[in-house]
Amino acid sequence: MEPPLTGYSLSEPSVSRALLAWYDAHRRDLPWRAKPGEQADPYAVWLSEIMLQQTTVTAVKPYYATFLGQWPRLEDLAAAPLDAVLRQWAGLGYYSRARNLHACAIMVMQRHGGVFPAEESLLRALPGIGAYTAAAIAAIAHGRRAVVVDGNVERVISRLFAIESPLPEAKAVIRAETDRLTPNERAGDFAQAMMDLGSMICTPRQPQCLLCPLAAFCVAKAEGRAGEFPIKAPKREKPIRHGVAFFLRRGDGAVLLTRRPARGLLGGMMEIPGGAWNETPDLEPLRLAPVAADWQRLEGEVTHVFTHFALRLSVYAAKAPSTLKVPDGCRFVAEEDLDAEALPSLMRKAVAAGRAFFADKQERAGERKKRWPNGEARNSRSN
DNA sequence: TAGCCGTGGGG
DNA sequence: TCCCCAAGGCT
Repeated sequence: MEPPLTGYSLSEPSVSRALLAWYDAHRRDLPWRAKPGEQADPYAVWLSEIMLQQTTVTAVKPYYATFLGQWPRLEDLAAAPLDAVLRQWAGLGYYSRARNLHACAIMVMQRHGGVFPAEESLLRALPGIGAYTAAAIAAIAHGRRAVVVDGNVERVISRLFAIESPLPEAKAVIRAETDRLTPNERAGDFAQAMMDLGSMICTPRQPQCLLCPLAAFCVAKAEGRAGEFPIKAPKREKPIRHGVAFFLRRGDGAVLLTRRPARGLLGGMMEIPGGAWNETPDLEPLRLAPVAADWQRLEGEVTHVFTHFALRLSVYAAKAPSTLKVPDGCRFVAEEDLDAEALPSLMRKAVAAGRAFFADKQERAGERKKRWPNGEARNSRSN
């Protein structure tokens, strides 16, 4: 392989200097980010870092604003009921983050007097804070020198050095190279600069090498192969699972909900009752119904794609019998309160399908009354 | 260590 | 439509 045409040694501080100069001119203005010269708020940094785990800035912004508005300080969040946190988190995904966020807030209050520690090892011991987040908080919120490696850094470094080994195997090498490049001063800005670069210039597809402050140092760019990195191990294919869910609606519009088990998939979140999700559709789905009722199968299926499988959810709807005894662990939620519940996106789709079914039914009944006042039968809709 | 754990946007 | 991806952590 030819040597890179850089003329620089990557162990020199040239890289960090070039990057920080670029950052000072082009840094993103983000709600949780301190203005130049200001001190970052550890609570804001922590909250944003948890939300940003595997989640885009665009998706995080409204949630961050809501959380900070409702719980302006750590002690407010620690004092909140877990369900209130789950409700506000609903839709953002990876719900263990919300559970750990709440547990972490309580733990920082108890163990650290409400102040986030600056030591990585202490941060690392808190729920939801792993190697990346601990380093990020230490560097960004406390000004410590820490080696911050996230997905952006992995991409930038793997291109800078044209690392041919695939992820995740290459993680150790990438960390070592990041360590060598991380400056003793402004380590937090260096980390954020790497992330801004990865987000704005050194993007996964179509990297903008012509605008890159590190182009002169980049081996992959010199080889015209920037877009090929990072090399990744092949991923497994995604299986399909099938499930059933039951939308039970009371006359006043209230809907029967229950809470999922505290851990695991969608842990602690609300759902309409249903059965397990299996690799084959259930042959007798009605035996899974929470109550006996006149269940009608909705047309089509609610589909949802999770990280490691795709779900096809068959939804049944029924009007709650007047004599109904509410099943254990379930409760009716008023129609106007559904939006505020801790319903994950999948369940919001299922609820929307159920509500549409009843709205459509009501509309059909109205049409019949208007156009066929005698109660004459009408052909069923055929969409 | 590798599988589990969401969601929505973009190419 | 489909596939890829995003400031990872936990077990």
